[in-house]
Order: sequence, then structure tokens, then C-alpha cells
Amino acid sequence: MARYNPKETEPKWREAWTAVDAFHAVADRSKPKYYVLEMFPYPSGRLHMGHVRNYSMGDVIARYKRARGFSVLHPMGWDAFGLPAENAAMERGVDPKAWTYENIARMRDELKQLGLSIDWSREFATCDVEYYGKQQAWFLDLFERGLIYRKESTVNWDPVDQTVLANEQVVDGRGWRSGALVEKRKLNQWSMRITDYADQLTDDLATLARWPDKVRVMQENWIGRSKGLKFRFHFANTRAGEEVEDARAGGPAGFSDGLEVYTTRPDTLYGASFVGVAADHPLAQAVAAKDPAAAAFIEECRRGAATEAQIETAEKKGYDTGLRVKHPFDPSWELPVWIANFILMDYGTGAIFACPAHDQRDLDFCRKYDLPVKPVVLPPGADPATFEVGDEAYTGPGVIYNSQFLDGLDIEAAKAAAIDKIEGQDDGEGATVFRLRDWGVSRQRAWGCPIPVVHCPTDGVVPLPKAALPVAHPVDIEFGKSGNALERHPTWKHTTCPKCGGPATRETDTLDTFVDSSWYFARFANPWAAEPIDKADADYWLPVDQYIGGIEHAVLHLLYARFITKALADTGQLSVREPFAGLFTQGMVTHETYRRQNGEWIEPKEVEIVTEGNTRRATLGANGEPLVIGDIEKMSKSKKNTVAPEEIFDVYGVDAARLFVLSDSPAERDVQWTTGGVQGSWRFVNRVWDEFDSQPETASTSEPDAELRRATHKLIKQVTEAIDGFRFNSGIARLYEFLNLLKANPAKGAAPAILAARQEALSAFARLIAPFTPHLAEECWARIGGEGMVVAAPWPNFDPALTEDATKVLPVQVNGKRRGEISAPAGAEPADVEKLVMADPEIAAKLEGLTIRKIIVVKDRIVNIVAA
RNA sequence: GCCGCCGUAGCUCAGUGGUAGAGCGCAUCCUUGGUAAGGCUGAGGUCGGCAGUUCAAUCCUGCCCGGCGGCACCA
Repeated sequence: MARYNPKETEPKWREAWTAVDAFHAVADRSKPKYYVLEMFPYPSGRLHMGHVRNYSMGDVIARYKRARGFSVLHPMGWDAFGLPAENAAMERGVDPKAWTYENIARMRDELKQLGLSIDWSREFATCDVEYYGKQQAWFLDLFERGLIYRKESTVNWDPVDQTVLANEQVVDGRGWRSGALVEKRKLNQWSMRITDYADQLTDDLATLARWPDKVRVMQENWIGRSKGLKFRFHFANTRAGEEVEDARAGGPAGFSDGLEVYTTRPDTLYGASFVGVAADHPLAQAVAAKDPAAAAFIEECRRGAATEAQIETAEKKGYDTGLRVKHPFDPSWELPVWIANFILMDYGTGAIFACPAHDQRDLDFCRKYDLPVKPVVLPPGADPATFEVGDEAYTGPGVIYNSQFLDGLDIEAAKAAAIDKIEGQDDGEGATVFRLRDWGVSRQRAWGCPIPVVHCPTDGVVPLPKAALPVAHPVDIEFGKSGNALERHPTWKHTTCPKCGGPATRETDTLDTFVDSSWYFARFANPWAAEPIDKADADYWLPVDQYIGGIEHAVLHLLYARFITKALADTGQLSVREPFAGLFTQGMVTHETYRRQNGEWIEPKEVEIVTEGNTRRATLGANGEPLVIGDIEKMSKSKKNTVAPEEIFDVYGVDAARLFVLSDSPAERDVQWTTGGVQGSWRFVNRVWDEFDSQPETASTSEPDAELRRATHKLIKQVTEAIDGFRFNSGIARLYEFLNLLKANPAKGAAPAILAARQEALSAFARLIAPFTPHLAEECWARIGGEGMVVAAPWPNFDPALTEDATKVLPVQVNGKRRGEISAPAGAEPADVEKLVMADPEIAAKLEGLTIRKIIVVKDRIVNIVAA
């Protein structure tokens, strides 16, 4: 018996697929379409196990759907702009472009080795001028529609990467890439009006039925829509419209319209205790201009807030400005105006009214400064005469009281009534507020998509005409210094104004790389098109039916892509309003970590593991030095717990590696890479080959064994359902079990009926393993004389009648405990089953001395006798 | 603090309102011309805890405990 040799068979089949162009996507309108896409990789130059898992999953779906008769689009590209290339340029003096394309070439080879069913003819990189030139074209369309604008704004500045970051790219006050503490700077910045789409982006989440709830919740939280009331307080001793210069004597200059606040709880207005503004609020600034103590307090607030953790635990502090405002429902009721450190300038209006009884922050503040606390929401069952709020605000449901015209209403009705009243007084209106901010897309980097506008001394900011596109990078960029190399370039930025023809300078900011990845899926529909998106092809292929990638993009990439899709739909370039109909977020590949006693990380391949009973010990292979086995963590260079895919391919073959990352955990969960695990997959590959190799080449014509047939059809059903449900591990588990069954019915010396049943079983099996281990599947298919290649073979069908057993074994319980079993024909009626049970002597013995109260028969499943 | 996920064999994980499973590991044995390999057999589980619903709960419901992730002074 010859051993299976992946080193020979795997390249052979890859060449065979390429020779017939097996994965070429054709928009065949006679078939249903299926677009499978995995998040495209950044070309770091090295394939890692996370890629192997991600692309193997997509490949399972793509191969499966193709076998099911879909015309499948499964493309691949490169998210190729970005800082690593510039960093490499600075560190090693290489050209970012050359560095990037070399990485792409290396990674393409590695990806191809994985045997993915990809249409490589559509490949592109976002740094191809053919791609980013098209991006510049739709940029101009969005600019024209007013969706892109330029404004002076306070931005997140990453001092290490020397660039601006979007809010989404700041994690715990640090840059998402560099980890450097982010600074605030004022800069002229390009922004996209994602907030125009905040409502749609929230509402349409409900249409994304095949997205994980978790991701939808994360996006919903990120957008942070809240409905409430914006309204103005009038200053107490100033008539509206009158400006009084003295801050202490009335409303300060510039606030003649009053002070606007935002609240989601207008129902609690009668519980108001004070009005507060953020330290950065214009009112606070106005007060501080004349009040040194206020200025000192504001300064103190600014110093305090460094990290999220500190903000969270920071003590509430305030400064009484001495200003007073009138309560909107009772002009004789005056409320003090405080500057408070817990109020955020960039949410709502930067000013609030505080209702301490029903908001914990307000309560903490009022207790500290001894301000009144009056409850206005009465919890169900509480006594209005005695209900009090101590140190815990009441935020639950209830009935409004102590509130004049709102008394007796529930919370929602009271909110509506309060908003009506305020609107009637012309003091404000119901309002929706979002946490989401516009997307700042300017980056002060050269290795990105140039923004196609010029700055003209006469005409200001002027967009280029489309005929002037693409705006390509100069070929001789001088990297190697920090900051923007496009800005430093001696000639590139000097050009003429398309409007007046006079001298002008090009915009030297480039676009955030998340712009590049916000529409690439649409370009794949026709990457050769002259327009950014070919409408007919996009209409056929989009939306992406199944998108697969990491959970880390739950907010950033997936939100931006949804926004750009909607914006491009509004410019008429796309018909879909959501890019990804189905989303799957796969888990990471993890590995145990190993350290020397001095804490130095050690790579897995240098480690030897010894197992004694149930304890495992690790030693350094070279000298037997004992090592510490650490936590199981995501594979990373810093912890040195990586396993290089190519080394695994070399030893076990690609199929075993693919099989392992798919089999050992549910796809959405992390999978722990272990040597034992991949060896198990390798053994499976070999045992599968043994079964095919031992089957006689001459076909058996006898009637197939019924039991093995049924098992085969059950297997087809189970594996089909497992793939449909993204339960790859579960499908593979069924294949393992079935292989054990084949081994229990070996070809050697088998009866003709078994051989015939094995024939059908192997034919199905080869096709069922094809999505997971495509090379092995081809070799097996060829061995049993299958027609053509598996890639072109239809998915096996199961006969539903054969997925059920003719005879069922029913456990018989007495009072819920198993006391025996009987055999009954499938579908036997309860009354007949009852007779069988009663006729069974063993069960009769168990029932001796007991009175039968009730017999429960669940058809084809179980019998339970309740007796006493 | 809020939201979500998870807790089943030594490890990593399937699974189901009705007989508790796989891979790896472990043990015994066989093979010693598949040989730094292959095979047989087996041990091992109050299905995180408590209560409820049910004829029957690992599964459904509630509460609690433990772990992980996201958001977080968002008015």
C-alpha cells in the first residue's frame, strides 16, 4: 500500500486546476450567483496561520457553492497602502512601492500554495494607480455632492506615526497602530459626512439578518443614536435678546438666546437641580475671561483627563459660575449654572440639566455640593410619601410625580408631553443626537491615495476635473525622513489651477487607507472597467453574499464600507445600499507560549513537550533547560508563539493544515494550534487515502448494503447542513466518524453488497471532503474513476428516505430513568409501541409491584412510563 | 457600570427536551517488511452552582459564581 504523498499530489492538482482555469468567475445569468469574499490582506510579506484559517473558510464556501451550481465570484486583492511600507522605507532605505510589490509577489505565491479556488485574473492592489485613480474619481463625485468637506478641527495626532487618526483609530487614548499617546491638534482636515448617514446606518442594521448580533450591537453602540430634546434655558435676570456685559449680572455676551442643553430625559425636568456646562463650553470660556477662579478650574479640568481609566474614576468636580437660569416650566424657579468636569463638550450641546434623583452622575455631583435632590419618577409599588433617593439614582420604570402637568404619566408619555410643551413655547425641539462623528480622512503620509484637489491663491480649494486623473505619486519620492514626503517633494505639488490657470499647489494629504478598503468589493465585480464601478457587473454580483474576516473590523472597516456603499448608491454608481448580505467573523489562531526562567520568549519549534500522566512539562530542545508553559494567546511575533504555515505545508501538506484550522474549533471561536492536532489531521488524510486505495478498481454490480447506504446518505445530509450553517468543525467530525465506519467495513474480503455500498460511499465522500481538503479529494476522485475533476463535479444529493433508519431503537424509561430498550419500526404509532413495551419481559420485571399511571411515547424517540 | 459570548472527559471542543460524543493525551495489548510508522481495546464526565417549568433538563426559564470580549462620565 502506497503512502499518500502530498508533496507530489498537491502541486499536481493545483496545476490541473490552473490548466482548465477552473475558478474563473463568469457572470452566467442562467445560474444563481454567489459572491464569497474574505477580507483582503495587508501585504506584510508573510502568510500567517490567521490567513490560512480565514482563506480556508472562504474557500470551503466558494467550492461548496460552485458544486451546488452557483456561478461563484471569489476574488483576491491587496490592501496595499499604509504605514508599514513607509516605516520600512525609513528603517531600511527601500522604496515603499518596490517593497510593497515584492511582498505581494511573495504572499501571492504562498496563497496560491493553499490551493484556493480564487479567480486570480481579478487581482489588484489598492496601490495600483489603476485602482486609486478610480477612487479619486468617485471622491470627486462625493465632493460635488457635499459629502466631503474641509474644515479646521481638533484632531487626534499620533506623534509617532506623524499623522492624524480617526476617532475609531484611537483606542484607550492611544494610536491603534503605534500605541503612542494621542495628542490633540488643530488642523485643516478633509472629512466625510458619515453623520449624514447615521440614521440609515443604524436603521439598516436590522436588515442584516446574516450578520452576527454582536457586530450589529457594536455598530449600534458606536453610532450611538439617542432621541431626546434640545432646548434653551433663559438667563434669570436678563430678558431674552438683551446683552449684558457683566457675567455676574446676567447672561454673558453672546448668550442672549439662552443656554442650549440636550437631554434624553425631558420627563424629569421637574427634578432639575442645576444646569451644567463642559469646561470647554463657550459659556465657561466667557465666564473665565472675567473670573480668574473659573479660569483656574477650567485649567484643572484640562490637566486631569489623560486616560479613559482616569476619567472613569475621576472625582466629580464643579465650579458655580454664579449665573442663574429660569426653569422652562416655571420662570420663578431659578437654577444655578455650574461648570462641571464630567460634561463632554463634543456630545450633544456640551451642556446639560441635571436631575440627580434619576441620574447617577448628577446625584454624585449634587451630594458633593449639597444641591437639592427631588425624585420625580415613582417606582412601581413605592409610596410617594416616603420614597427617597439615597446614594443610588433611580433609573428604572415608574410613574411621574412631583411634576405638575406631567403627574401620573409613564416615562415615555411624559417625555412626549414635555417635548410638546417646550416646542409650544418655542424654546427647543425634539432632537436625535449621535455619538458618531464625521470621518476625518486626511493623512499626512505619502504612501496613500492622493486627494485630487489643488489649492489656488485665487480660487481656493479647487477639485481637479476627472480628465486630470489619476493623480499619481511621483516616481522619485524621497523617504527616509519623518513627516510627509509628498509635501517635501521639490516639484510634485506645484501645478496650475484648473479654474484660473494660475499657479497652484496640490493637496499633499492622502486618504486614510480605510477609504481604499471601503469599495474594493465593488471593484472586484469588474476590475477592468473604465468607470470606478461597472454598473451591470456590480448589479449582477453585489451584494457580497458571504464576507469573512476578523472581529477586529466590527466597527472600523465594516462601518466605513457600509457608509461608502450608501454614498455611492446615492451618486447612482451602485444599486445596493448594503455591501455585505452575510458576515462571518472568524476566531483567531492561538498557541501556547513558552518562556525561559529569565522571561525570554521561546519559539514552539525549539520546545520539547514531555507528558507524564496528566502533567506536561516543556524543555528547550537544544539543552533540556526547563521552560515555563505560559498562556494560550493569539499567535504574535512579540510572544514568539507563531508557527510558520510553509513549514507545516512542507511536513504535513496543505490539506492537513487546512483541515486542522477548520476542524478543531467552531469557526467563530479561537482555534489553538497544536502539533498533536495537525498530526491528527495528517493521519486522517492518510486513512482517507487508504480507504480509496484499497477499493477494487472493478465496479461491483450487486445490490448495495442497506445499512452502509443509509449511513452514506445521513453523512451527505449532515455535512451539507454543517457547511450551510458555518459549522465546519461539526461537518468534519461527521467525516471522521464516517471514516471509522468505512474502516469497520473494509474492502479487503468484503461481500459484494458492501463493496457496492462502499462505491457509492467513496464517491460521495470524495466530493464531501473537497471543500476542506481539495487536493486529497481530487486524488481520491481520480482513484475511483470519477468523471472529470472534483472541482467540476456536482455536490452529492441525499435521498431523504435513506437518512432515516427503518427500525428505531427506543429507550424505555421508568420514571425518567433508563430501564431498557425496544426496537420498533420507524414511524410506529404510540399505541403500537405501547403494546411492544408491555410485551417486553425485561421491562415487565422492572415494573413489578408498581402501578402504571401514564405512558408517554415520543414517536421514534423514547418511551417513558410513569409509575408508582 | 452597561451590552454580548462562554463554562460538557486531563487538554481543545462537538452535541441534544428523551441511551453523554470526537480529536489529542493517557493505559493495556497486537504488529515489528507501512517502522522516528500502523492497528485493537480500555479507563476517564454530579454536562459551573442553586431553584423553577416538564412525565423527563446537560439542553428551556430565573438567580448566582467563574472566564473572555466590546462599550463606557454619551446626559
